[in-house]
Amino acid sequence: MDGSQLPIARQALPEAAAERLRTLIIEGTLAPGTRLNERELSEQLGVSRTPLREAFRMLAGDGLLTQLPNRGAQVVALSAEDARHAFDVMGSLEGLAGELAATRVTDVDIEGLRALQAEMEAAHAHRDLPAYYRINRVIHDRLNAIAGNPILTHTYRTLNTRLHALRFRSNLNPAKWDQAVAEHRCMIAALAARDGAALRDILIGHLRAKQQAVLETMKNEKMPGGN
Amino acid sequence: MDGSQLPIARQALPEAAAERLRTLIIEGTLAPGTRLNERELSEQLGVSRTPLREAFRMLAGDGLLTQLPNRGAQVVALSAEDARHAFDVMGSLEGLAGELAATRVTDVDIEGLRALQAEMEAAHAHRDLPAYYRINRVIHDRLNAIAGNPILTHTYRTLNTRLHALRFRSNLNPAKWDQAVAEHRCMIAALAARDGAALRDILIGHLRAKQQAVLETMKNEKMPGGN
DNA sequence: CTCTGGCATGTTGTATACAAAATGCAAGAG
DNA sequence: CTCTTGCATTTTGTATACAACATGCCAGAG
Repeated sequence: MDGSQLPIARQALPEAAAERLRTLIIEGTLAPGTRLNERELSEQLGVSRTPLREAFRMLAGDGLLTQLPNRGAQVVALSAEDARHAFDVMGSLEGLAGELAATRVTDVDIEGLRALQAEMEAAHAHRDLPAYYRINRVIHDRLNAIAGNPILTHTYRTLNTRLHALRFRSNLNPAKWDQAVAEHRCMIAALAARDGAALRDILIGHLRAKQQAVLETMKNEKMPGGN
Repeated sequence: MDGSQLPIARQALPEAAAERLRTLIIEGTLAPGTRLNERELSEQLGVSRTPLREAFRMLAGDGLLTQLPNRGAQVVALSAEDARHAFDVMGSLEGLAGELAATRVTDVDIEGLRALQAEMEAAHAHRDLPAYYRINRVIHDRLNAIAGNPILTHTYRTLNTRLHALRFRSNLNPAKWDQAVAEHRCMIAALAARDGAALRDILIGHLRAKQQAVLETMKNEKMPGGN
């Protein structure tokens, strides 16, 4: 008897609500700074206030909401400073993931990553940004999986979700894009050579580049007079 | 008019309950694996189930509880594997803290750390383990503060709390203790020299030593027949 | 005209009642 | 004797009612 996969996917309401809200926040439907009215939201989501409040607590723990006593929940508005800090931590975590992965990676893993790299290069060649981001995410998740440290993965994921709320996608200048793809090639080479230190440095540099790109985008979004 | 410091310290019930539970878990009053009965606990804490459940969600987010649908909350029991993983991540984070701190530290900061180091050496000389741990914690917190990255500090604190639930204190063999104190001396030297890379390496080594000590302790706690 | 004080309204915080699910036990069939 | 199946009890999940607090408006005094 192997029913291991099906607890019938039953998901508690608070978790379902949290997931839905997470999506709304990341996609920007709920803009940063928005104050969340419990009664209103609970009606929209079709749940009562009790599970919704539990969802708030979860999202607050993830850093997506802030809760002020007697004044409810509010979608966080990450400042450029916050983004800078988050990227610094992300870099450190990815660096560790790389080091660990280099000690555990199998030839099969590397084959899989090479295939993904090829997909990424194709997306790059076609200037298909959404596909690029999607594959990029898969590769980094894969790296984390190879590292085999669940706590690292969880910490990484949480921070990554927070950064996604910045919605910095859809802005990436060609030079940086080329550079990023090249870095990915180096990553896989370092991994194939089981050179953890090199991989670590590449990943930290990779994150630092992303950080700079995002910070520039954020600066540009604040400055211009347009709408 | 400067009332900036006093919102009269009003703390919501869920937060108060979470803090209390956190303490109970870290101190071991609520042992790992314990299942938490909502009704019972709510009576003991003098709050109703609603804020208690919100507290559960917060602690679950911190990784101190696990929540199973329709089966309530349970104090997490960290395995040796989990502890190893957590220490790996902690090391990476402390390393980053060191690197950042080296670029921002002031002479005044260093003076303060030297004073703490003196206190630590005194505690070490008197074989005062509780004092040693207390000062140790202050020093590491101070380092994080100097690093000036709130996200890093928050991530670090959360992980640290989780590890504290292991209650590995009160076990530390003399040789490792001597070594740890010596490493602290090196830390401050590297910081004074603004040598971020060196400080990083020292901190990662420092954490790795702690990791090994804890893993040994955990192994010994499982093996012996005593009790 | 401006500022202060009080009130009305709306929103969050908490408790409790009710519904649904899980657990343990016991009785009966094999 | 063992295993299954149904029921009673316990526990969690959700909704809702009530209380406490915050916010905005209006009136009246200065």
